[in-house]
Amino acid sequence: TVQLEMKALWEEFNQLGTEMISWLRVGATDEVPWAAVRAPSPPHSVPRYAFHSSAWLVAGKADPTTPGRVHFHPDSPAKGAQWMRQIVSFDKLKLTNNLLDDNGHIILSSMHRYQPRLHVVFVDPRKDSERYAQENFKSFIFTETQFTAVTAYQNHRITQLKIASNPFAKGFRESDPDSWPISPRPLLSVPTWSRSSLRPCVLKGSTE
Amino acid sequence: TVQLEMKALWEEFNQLGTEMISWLRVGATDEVPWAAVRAPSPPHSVPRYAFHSSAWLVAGKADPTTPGRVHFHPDSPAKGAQWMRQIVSFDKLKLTNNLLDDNGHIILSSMHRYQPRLHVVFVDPRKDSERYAQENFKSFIFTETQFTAVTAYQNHRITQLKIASNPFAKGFRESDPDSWPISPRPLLSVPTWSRSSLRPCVLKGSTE
DNA sequence: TTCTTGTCACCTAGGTGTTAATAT
DNA sequence: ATATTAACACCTAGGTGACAAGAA
Repeated sequence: TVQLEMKALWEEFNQLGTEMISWLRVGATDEVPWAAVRAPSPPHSVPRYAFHSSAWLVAGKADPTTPGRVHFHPDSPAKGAQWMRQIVSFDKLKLTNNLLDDNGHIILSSMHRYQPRLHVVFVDPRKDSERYAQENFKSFIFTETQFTAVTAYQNHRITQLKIASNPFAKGFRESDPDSWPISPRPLLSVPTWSRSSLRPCVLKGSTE
Repeated sequence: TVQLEMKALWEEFNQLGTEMISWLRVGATDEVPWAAVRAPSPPHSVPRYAFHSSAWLVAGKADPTTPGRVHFHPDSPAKGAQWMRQIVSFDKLKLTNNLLDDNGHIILSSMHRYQPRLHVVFVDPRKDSERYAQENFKSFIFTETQFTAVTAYQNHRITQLKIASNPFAKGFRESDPDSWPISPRPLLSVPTWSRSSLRPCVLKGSTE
């Protein structure tokens, strides 16, 4: 079945002799084939870090870890051809340091170091799929994506690189609008962080 | 396989001791199950309209029609459960009166009347699926969504209703910001046109 | 002292009708 | 005359770091 959203407003326009495009809720049932998931580091205990004299050092050990949440890409489940059609952006993934977070954000501890991981999971149609759970996914790790979670930048050079490379921080650039101090120009002609809701090194608390 | 987007920038950040979230292109192959499609009126010849003394009248007949394009919802193909998860918005659908349009927009003729149609198409896995093409879709029509394509509003009351009901036109409202002249308040607490790229009665030419 | 939170001005990105200029 | 285009101010929506105030 299909329902028309904002039916009353549609009719109000229609009475005057016009119209536009609608929101619909369409229905059917079926199985799921593929899912893309992104997770933070495994829920092991991890050391605490501190920034001193321009360097990050281990400042403690084995702090209790935060809840091990994962982020499901909003397009999942979808089949392989769908994922291939365009770049898969995780710009809806958000971080928080609020242990009681209620928005499904990934919970991290400030001043701790993390390694993002990507899992591509095969949604097994078999009834006893749990038995094969070990072979039904493939993981990817890019070590250059490691990061330390903070509530405010510790390293001023990170701040400067962020300002230089993120279009949303253009208001803090000092030089000519057509030249950047650090990153070469071509990097910014591609959408970089413009679609990211994350502040790379900065945790945001819940708004509640 | 998986590739990391913006690898150079990642490494530049990483050298300073930090990181963030990435864009990825993930690969796999599979079949397609369901698709949602939206189309304008059928490519028959249609009459021309004119607005005179507050009414639309037929002002000609059987103009040659425009190319009969259809708009595939960007989430398609997807299975039923996926479509059910949230309202299916066609806010990426755009109209144009440019017969040479190269952006895949729906081509319409100004001063002509149209009936939007929604088709839910079953992607048949059988090899001889063309034989069953007649039974592999279901169409939906909401007559209250009919509209006349124009390049500028003809009916001033349409303009006023648009201003009153579309949050993006809030700058043209005259009364208190907390009261609207025509539509009752509750209508606007829901996202209405805020996600639509269409000017309900106005065609946009290509930017080329 | 060190870390965290909330507010702010400044951006990107793009959806509105208005208006003046142009085309038909 | 009428229809179309392009530039504009004004919005929504939300991603930035700066900064001041607060918390641990």
